[in-house]
Amino acid sequence: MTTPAYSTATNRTATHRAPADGTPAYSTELARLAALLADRTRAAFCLALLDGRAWTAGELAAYAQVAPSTASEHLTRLTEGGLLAERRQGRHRYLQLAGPHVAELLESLTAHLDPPQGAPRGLRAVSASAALARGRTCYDHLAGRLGVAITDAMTARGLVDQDGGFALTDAGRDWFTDALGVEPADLRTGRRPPARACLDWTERRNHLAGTAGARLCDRLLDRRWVRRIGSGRAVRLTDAGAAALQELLGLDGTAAGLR
Amino acid sequence: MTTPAYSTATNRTATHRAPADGTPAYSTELARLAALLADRTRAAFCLALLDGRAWTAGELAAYAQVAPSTASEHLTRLTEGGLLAERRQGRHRYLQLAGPHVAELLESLTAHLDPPQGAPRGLRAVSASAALARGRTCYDHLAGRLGVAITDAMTARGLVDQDGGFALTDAGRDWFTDALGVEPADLRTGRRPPARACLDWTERRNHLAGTAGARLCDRLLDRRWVRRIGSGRAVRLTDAGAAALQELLGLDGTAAGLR
DNA sequence: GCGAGTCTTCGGTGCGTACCGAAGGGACTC
DNA sequence: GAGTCCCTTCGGTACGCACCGAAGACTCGC
Repeated sequence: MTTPAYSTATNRTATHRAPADGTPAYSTELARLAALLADRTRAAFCLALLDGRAWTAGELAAYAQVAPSTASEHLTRLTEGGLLAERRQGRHRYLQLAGPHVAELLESLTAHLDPPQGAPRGLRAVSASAALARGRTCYDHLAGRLGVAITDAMTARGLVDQDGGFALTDAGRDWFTDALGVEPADLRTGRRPPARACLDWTERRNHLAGTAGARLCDRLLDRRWVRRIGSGRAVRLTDAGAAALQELLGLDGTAAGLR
Repeated sequence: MTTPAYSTATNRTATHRAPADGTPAYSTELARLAALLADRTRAAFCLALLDGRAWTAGELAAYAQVAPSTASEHLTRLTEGGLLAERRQGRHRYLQLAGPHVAELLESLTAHLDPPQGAPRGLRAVSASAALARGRTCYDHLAGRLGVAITDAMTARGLVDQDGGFALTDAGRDWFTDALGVEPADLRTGRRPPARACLDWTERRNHLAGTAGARLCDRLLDRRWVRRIGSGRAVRLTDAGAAALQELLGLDGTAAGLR
């Protein structure tokens, strides 16, 4: 009698299905994590929240064009799944990514997607898209042509090493202190690496992420060298910022198509 | 009249649902990608294939304990989704991960999973699990205590920089040439980085991945310093390997719990 | 207080899909 | 050529879940 393993009653229960070598217990967990993102609406929420800010439930519902009740259920699921963090304030429910690790997770997933297939339609869409391609925030660091150009300039000056992997050099650490006033201790927060490569959606090249990327973005916004455009994630380089980047990194913002 | 956007006929079609700023067109793609892994059986297939070898459809079906017909459908879906590559040979269908980028994707997902909750039961399971924790392959490089110990030793000797991110140093490149006979040109293949951090499942610490990690694994297997245990992904350090690592990296295999 | 605004809970509908067995198509062996 | 093996295709079932509207809980402003 050759009863296949999958047809016996015991083997069909959840606990007995996976092989016993320990490793594959993960498959259920992996599937559960992936399932959180395996819905267009939930995926849209997460991508929207990749701008690093907190959105209300209603804003997200409108963004993804679903009923508030539907959004509410999805948001509960994402929060319980550990991807989002919520803050109840008055009658609003503010949501944001649960942390840098979630941003990294989303980045590594989106990095493996095909480039955008359908070009945006309509004037508003085109100009919004162009602004995002020029410069934007990606969770807590800079992306788009701006982010990539800064990273390239830092690499050319030996502040970032992209030859052997992706790391901030000793000179890079000094530069953060001297040029931006960021103490070395501020670059080592917990287990998050100082420098990490983040593949840019639009440029398809690496830009600087990690604590150094976050501190860089902070400082540039603080000093008004970069400003947010409206309320979105798009940013633009200011006149003062162009002059500063020219001096600190030898970066010609106009030539690099950042203005 | 305040008809909500989501209730109009046009807005419910796929093409009009996403906002028009260009970015959120990705949400559909992200959801599609995530859906490939959002099933326990498909997730188990992918995790099994993380050993880097090619499995037959039947082997995978038995591993995940589903009917061959069910496995066949899942494998077709994973292949069409770009995660797996197949090779038909005679009456067999061999499957493996479509490339290092898929291995990276799986790593970054599994890195965000909770540590294993249920300890493995039974003698066979425990010893298999212990062997995997001691040393194993992770796609094309070494993992487990062995992988982490080698990476730590390389870091202590200044061959790998984990301070500013994760990169192979100049000294590290020389070491690959002198100690292993790997030419620098062999460390730069296409767009894959020479060194990349891969978070170890069992150790929860980084080990060396990327082309350097792959070459290292190749050489150690070639020179019989490391051998596969049976047909699985577990590996063990040989006597010759322990001596070699002692000499080349000052690594005491016995003290590090590798033997 | 009362109404407006935000979010949640609940019931109900419909679609997608994971699963199996049975049957069929190639490929290998003897 | 017959039998065996591996895989695929197809039909059918059952379950999960994404979605909505309506009703309720809670906060805020007047």
